[in-house]
Amino acid sequence: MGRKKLEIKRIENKSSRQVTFSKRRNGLIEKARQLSVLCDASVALLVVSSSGKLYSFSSGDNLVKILDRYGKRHADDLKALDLQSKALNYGSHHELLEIVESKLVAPNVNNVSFDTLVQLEKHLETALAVVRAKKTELMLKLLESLKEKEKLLKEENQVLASQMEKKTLVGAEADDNMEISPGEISDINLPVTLPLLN
Amino acid sequence: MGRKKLEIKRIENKSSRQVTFSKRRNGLIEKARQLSVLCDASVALLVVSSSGKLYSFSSGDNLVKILDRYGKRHADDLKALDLQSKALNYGSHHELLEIVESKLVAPNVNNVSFDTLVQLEKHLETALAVVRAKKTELMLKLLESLKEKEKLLKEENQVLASQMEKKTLVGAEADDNMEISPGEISDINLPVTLPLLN
DNA sequence: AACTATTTATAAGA
DNA sequence: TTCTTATAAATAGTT
Repeated sequence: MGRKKLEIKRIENKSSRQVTFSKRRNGLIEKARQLSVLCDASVALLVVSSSGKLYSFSSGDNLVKILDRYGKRHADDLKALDLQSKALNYGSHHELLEIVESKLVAPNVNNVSFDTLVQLEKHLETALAVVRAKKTELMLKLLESLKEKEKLLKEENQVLASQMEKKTLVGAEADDNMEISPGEISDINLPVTLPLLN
Repeated sequence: MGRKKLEIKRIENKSSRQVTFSKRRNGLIEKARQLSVLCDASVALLVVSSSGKLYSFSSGDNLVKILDRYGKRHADDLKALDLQSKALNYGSHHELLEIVESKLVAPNVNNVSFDTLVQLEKHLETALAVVRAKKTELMLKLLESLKEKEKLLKEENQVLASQMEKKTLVGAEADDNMEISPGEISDINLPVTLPLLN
């Protein structure tokens, strides 16, 4: 929406990048405000410029209240965030699993409204779907890498076979370079049993 | 920017509010994406619909990092939030699911081992089973309380009927004690449509 | 900051 | 939800 169509990729010119940032940031915040008003939604928007300056918008008074009002969803995110940033790159999924387990096994399943349960069920189903999709994706990648490995091994075999042939013709001399260490043959870390795809 | 100029105030019609929400939410997320790409900025956007559904966008470095930066500048807010969430002791399940969802839907689903996914899937299935059992339990309780209510109402009707009979025999005198306030008849808070058991 | 030629978003309708 | 289209709004390049 300007004199020319602009490709969506990093603007190289520093000063026009700055100008565009300023314009679009304002536009974005205004749009966020409108959405929250028109549709009675909670919106939180955080923008950090490349120079590190922070701009934010949130419907209601502040981010905290939004997160608070709608079921604490992100209080948890923030808590998790705290953990994560403390133990950077520490398997967040492991962490997640522990949380899941502790919450579910806890004798705390009372005082939950029916609607909450219905919603929870929906969420779990979504989560399951995502997990299964990811699993399938990984399986496919694994299969591909196995095919690739197979191809390489076949080629290696060909080379070996021809070397063997040469050897046989020339005679039985020792040649250390012909040895193949076991680890080279297959180093893909396969699960012991391949779980089924869903 | 449509057929008519729209005033920025809550859209009263529920269905057009829903449609507008859907359109504008998409637009907003796209704008957020563009800003982050064009200007090399970090952007985090959270939208919660009035029905409680969560939508979010975050640029490259995940939400966690952005919030982390935000957190450093708003340490007080975060502290307050933390206190609040500790004080209130939320429904653990809703909380839990939001965590699962945020972790899984986040653009962070890579670097997850296959085994982790398998485990996660198992956990989620267990969680679903627990939730569904709880749902069924609540349904049964609801049915019981409805039966109980029905019984009480029938008894009340009997009393009323006999009172009416007496009145009719004695004559048509005013008697305020005979009135029944609407709220007394049924105060069970039923969902509009009863979700099916699983 | 303003100005506008254009592009983009979207309200209404189907 | 999705598509179409008329119109409102945002904004790229310019001053």
